Amino acid sequence: MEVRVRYAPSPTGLQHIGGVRTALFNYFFARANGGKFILRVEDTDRERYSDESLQDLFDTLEWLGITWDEGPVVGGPYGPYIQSERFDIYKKYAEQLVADGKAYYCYCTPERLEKLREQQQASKSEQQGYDRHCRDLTAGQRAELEARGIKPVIRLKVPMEGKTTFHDVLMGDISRRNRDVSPDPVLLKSDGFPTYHLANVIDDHLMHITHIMRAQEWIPSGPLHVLLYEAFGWEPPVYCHLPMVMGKDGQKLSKRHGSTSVRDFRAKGYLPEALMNYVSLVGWSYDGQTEFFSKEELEKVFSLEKINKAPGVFDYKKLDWFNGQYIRRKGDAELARLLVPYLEEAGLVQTPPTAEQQDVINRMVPVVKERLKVLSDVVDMSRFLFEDIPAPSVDALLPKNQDVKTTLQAFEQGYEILRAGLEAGEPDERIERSMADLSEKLGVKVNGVFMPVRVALTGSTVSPPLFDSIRLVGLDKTFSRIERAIEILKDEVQKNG
RNA sequence: GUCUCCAUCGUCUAGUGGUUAGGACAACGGGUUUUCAUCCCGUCAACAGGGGUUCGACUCCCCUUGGAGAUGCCA
Repeated sequence: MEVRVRYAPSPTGLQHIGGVRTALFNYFFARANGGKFILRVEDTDRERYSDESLQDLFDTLEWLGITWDEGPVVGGPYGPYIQSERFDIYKKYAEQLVADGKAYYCYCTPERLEKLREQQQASKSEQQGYDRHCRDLTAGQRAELEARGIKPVIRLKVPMEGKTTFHDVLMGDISRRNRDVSPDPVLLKSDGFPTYHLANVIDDHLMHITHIMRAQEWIPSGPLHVLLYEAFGWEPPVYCHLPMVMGKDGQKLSKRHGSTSVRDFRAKGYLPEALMNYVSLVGWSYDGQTEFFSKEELEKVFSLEKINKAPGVFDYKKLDWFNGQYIRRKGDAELARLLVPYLEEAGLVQTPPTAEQQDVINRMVPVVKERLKVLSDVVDMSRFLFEDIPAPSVDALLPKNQDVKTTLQAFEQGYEILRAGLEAGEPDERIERSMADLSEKLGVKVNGVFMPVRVALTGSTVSPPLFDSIRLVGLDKTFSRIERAIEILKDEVQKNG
């Protein structure tokens, strides 16, 4: 039998790490088994729905390079794949359940339910949830409530006795006494919209889904869904509940842990291949040894057996490491292309860059490449190449444990050597060597000569290699920045006699 | 409260009765380097606790503890 799996997000927010991990696992499983990957939009919550979320779903999957065999846009034999376009189907099936005596109309108001919930929570009674108030209404009672214009919901008649068991590929058999299953959950809301449980079960059946891979937070709903399949007389699919993705504190990953939406990661300059690689490794492993997987490899190698049962903490640091690794594997030309938007957005270059700016970008790529964790790091790293830097302070120019006078002396003499060397076109190593010799002669650390130059040129003690930076900035600007800094030190010396 | 699930270094994990419990990230130390980073080398670091089963348990069973999730006319 052909494997058919689906990712069924609800467009009520930006796609986040947990959701994408579920999408990825489904997608890889389908590909690894020569099956179909289906995308279904579960937009049954009118309150929280947003167009932006739907667009974000498409953008995210496209960015990751995840394509679907059936679903919105591409269509397929069991469409439509957007639940809001299938409402008549859910209504029909829900009413059929009522006709079969498997479900019933409930006229309880939200206010009553609210009060009920409060009471139960306050009293900490064992039975939480709906009290099945309308389960056995007589025809007469129903007619009266109907006459009052109350729009009913349809609730499932969950058996009071017995237990329901379902099999999970990872977890094994999971069973629950029926009296512990959510008491008579709503299937069809009073506005005629289906709830998740109803729409999900009906669509999975109608779309011939063979395996349900979803997060473990759905385990408690498992028996309920099986009960629904039974009520319809359908065969449930194979279940595989994926371990959840947690934050550092062990709670479900959420915004307070940091970025969670793929859009955020993308904006900061994480590469899709890095994010995909890392995310695939939380809750799944290949051999505990191999860590780098391309999308194509994952499509071949992914298997259910290697999925972990325990929840996993999302490690931002390891993601950073992966991203750095992938950045370093990029060709210079491609990396340059990826970096440009960040420079444009920061206003360091024009949009698009001028020929001159593009030339600087191309030449700086090899230099910044091994220093980037995320693409947006390039902005602060290369600012001094595109903008004039503020005049450095005296303190900034002083190397550690080196006074102003000594520094000025080293700086001036170092500059002379540097300038002469550069203008004569001497190789960098030779100039470097001469400056190092100077430090020895003056009895200061090598740093004592180089650091003032670096700070004068880049405005920071941390920068790309000095000579690369000089070439990138250009000799004229380099000299004027250094001379300005020398003046600052001179003034300081004069002030203090 | 009730129900369900889970449990190997700080983190992600390998391990399916006999291993010096392996790898990666992080941390720390060292080397390369004029800074930072990269790269290389090394160090620290785990089977939650208690009972069984067994010649032998990280591996199987039970209990405890801890954690998580669910308990909605949200998904």
